[in-house]
Amino acid sequence: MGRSHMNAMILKLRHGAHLSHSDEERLRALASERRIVAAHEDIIREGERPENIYLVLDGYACRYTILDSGVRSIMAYLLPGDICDLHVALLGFIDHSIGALTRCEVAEIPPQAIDDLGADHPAIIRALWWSTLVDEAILRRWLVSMGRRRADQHLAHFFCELYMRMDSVERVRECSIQFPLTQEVLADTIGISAVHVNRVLQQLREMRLIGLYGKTLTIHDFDRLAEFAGFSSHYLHLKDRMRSEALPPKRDT
Amino acid sequence: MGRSHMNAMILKLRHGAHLSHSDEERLRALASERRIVAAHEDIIREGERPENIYLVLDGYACRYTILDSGVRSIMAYLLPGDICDLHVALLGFIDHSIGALTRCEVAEIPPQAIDDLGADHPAIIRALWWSTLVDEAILRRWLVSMGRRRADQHLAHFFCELYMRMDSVERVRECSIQFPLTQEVLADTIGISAVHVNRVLQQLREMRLIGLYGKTLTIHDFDRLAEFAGFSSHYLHLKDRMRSEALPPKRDT
DNA sequence: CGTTTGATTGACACGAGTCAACACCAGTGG
DNA sequence: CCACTGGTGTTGACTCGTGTCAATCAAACG
Repeated sequence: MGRSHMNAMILKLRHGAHLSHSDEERLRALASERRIVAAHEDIIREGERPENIYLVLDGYACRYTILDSGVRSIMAYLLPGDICDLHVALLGFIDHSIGALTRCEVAEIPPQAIDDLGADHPAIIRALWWSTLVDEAILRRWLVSMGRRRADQHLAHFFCELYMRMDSVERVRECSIQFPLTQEVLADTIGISAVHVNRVLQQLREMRLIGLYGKTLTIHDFDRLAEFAGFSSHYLHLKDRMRSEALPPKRDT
Repeated sequence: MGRSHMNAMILKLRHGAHLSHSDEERLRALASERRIVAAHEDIIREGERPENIYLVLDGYACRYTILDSGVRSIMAYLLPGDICDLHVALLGFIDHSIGALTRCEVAEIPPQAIDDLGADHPAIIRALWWSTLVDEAILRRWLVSMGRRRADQHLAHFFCELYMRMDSVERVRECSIQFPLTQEVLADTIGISAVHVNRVLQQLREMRLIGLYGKTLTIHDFDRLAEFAGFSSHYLHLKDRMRSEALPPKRDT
């Protein structure tokens, strides 16, 4: 992972605003202070007041909490290109933890560096706000899925979203994405038990809606999966339609 | 309702920043263009690109969607003092509807008026961002409740949050708030069936955790309810502890 | 190689949905 | 003034999705 990828943040923010060459240069510079976070390690812990803003360049991270009962609840995925808490400064402390689900490469950005962007790079600022709003929209969809979809549809919906988000930062190859997460992690993200995740995954595989073997998730017919899940991508506010590579192969009927 | 209340937005934003007299004057001016929305009417419909920013001054409104299956999912409550979509402009269209659950008094604010605040009233800008971040935190808590709490705890948690938010804009009187909503509305906010809402409400009443008769919700012992729900108010990022009037009467033990 | 972590399976329990009937209003109109 | 109405709240019986527990299997790893 993370070898010759283009800076994912730039790929992502292109969906939110038109970025000039100078904008992109500046973004590249922002992500210069890099660090590796081991899997299962926290990036920010609940109650802290983080000094810096974190940007995920590679790997999977998530927002989560542990309830009194001891169960974990995952509230969001941070994928390559995603930024954590652009403006925690306003709230003083953070009300949940951010942890690395896999080994992650992250960049630390001093808040001042963001403020300094304001004058010369308004497009970047707009793109950053755009991404915040999209995060909120995703949160709302998750809430809907959690409340009103059966486990199988919910999981399918999650896979659709993940696939599209990964596609938007060019992490889809041959209808597949790297997905080195355990079923227990999936359980905590869709709010069901790990055992039931297992059952539902088998069902989705049997229906040929997904392939999930080893550490790679494959979606051969995205439209069918989306249909099953009741997924519509409009809430992601992505600029382009799906990249052709991510689409199922054409049949010459 | 809505007779001699202080402008709820000002009460709310005081939690997010210190507002000068001049700031408050300016806020009062913002809410001058008022309108009544009838119960069950939409304020903004999914897919639209709203011209103005809406501010709820009185009544209950909500964000919601209708799924393909026909069920409604309520994703947020807009209480007096709450603002809808400060920055939809960035996204182009809105991916859910906003509707009045009861008769509402709303103010329409042209986006330009917000931009103009930037120069002279930085505290207002900060307070507005604060409120956006709190909205997001609330969304995350809802997600956790939806995924990991039983219906009874979930409902109790919702009541705790509602009570505190209403208290923060001085809408609590004698441990009670106005709550003229049907059990079906509750069902769509908690993500369960209306029949089950009924059963759970009876249980909560029997445990003397809440009183809900007619159109008023009473919480005599907030701490007990919070304990039952696993509620902690930190995520609301409110400035003060609960107002004394909202607390249960002191016993001289 | 044993040890460990994660995936899979089956039996059973329980929370919550569904459907249908009924009770209880607040309006409404005759 | 009363009968009708439609919306809401309440109840019971039954079904179904998911949770829980425990055993087993498979793969990863030092």
